[in-house]
Amino acid sequence: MPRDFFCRDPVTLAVDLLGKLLVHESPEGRTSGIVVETEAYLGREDRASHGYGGRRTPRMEPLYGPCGRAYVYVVHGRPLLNVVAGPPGEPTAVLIRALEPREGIELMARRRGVRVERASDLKKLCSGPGRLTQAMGITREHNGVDLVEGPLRFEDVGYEVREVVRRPRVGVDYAGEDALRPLRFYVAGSRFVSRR
DNA sequence: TGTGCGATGTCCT
DNA sequence: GGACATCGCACAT
Repeated sequence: MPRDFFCRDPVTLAVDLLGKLLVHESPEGRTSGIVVETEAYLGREDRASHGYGGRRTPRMEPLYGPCGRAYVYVVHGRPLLNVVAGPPGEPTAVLIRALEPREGIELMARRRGVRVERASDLKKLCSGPGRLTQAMGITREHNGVDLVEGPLRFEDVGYEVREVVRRPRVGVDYAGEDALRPLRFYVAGSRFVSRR
């Protein structure tokens, strides 16, 4: 996707990322999946956002950088993939929470350490923000990489999203009122959405 | 140099 | 539905 696609407010971007194909061409092989669940983080005004109140640390630099780059940070020992949104310079981002696996199922299963023997096992691969990074081979080394061009990128493959569901975000209870805001988005009816 | 804590996942009941 | 493993940060000493 072109730079302009990412340089929009995080809510719009979170919705429009649904249905796009996330591709990673790594030395181990190619993996990809359709984005089916996202969350918007609104930056300075959003208590759940790392950028709340303009907070800024060396690790967070990509969050303040150009839109369309990755902001990867580790929580509970697992890397999470965020896409830096607009407007440029604001610490806004979209968290990728779940994918519908498409290419490289075997490689994903190997990275995840699970066996895929029936269709229902596919949910174990990318249904969760920490799961999908592991399956796709995304590590904290990807913090700051450009997603417009390069081995890790989003592509429009014509996937039609019929209906989008809005819900409060997951795991941000500490954020008070902001925890109640419906900033989690997922494809209605997708069985690859993370539970909870 | 030390300490606390998650934008989680998994296993167990 | 609940316990806990986990580990890199951020911030306090």
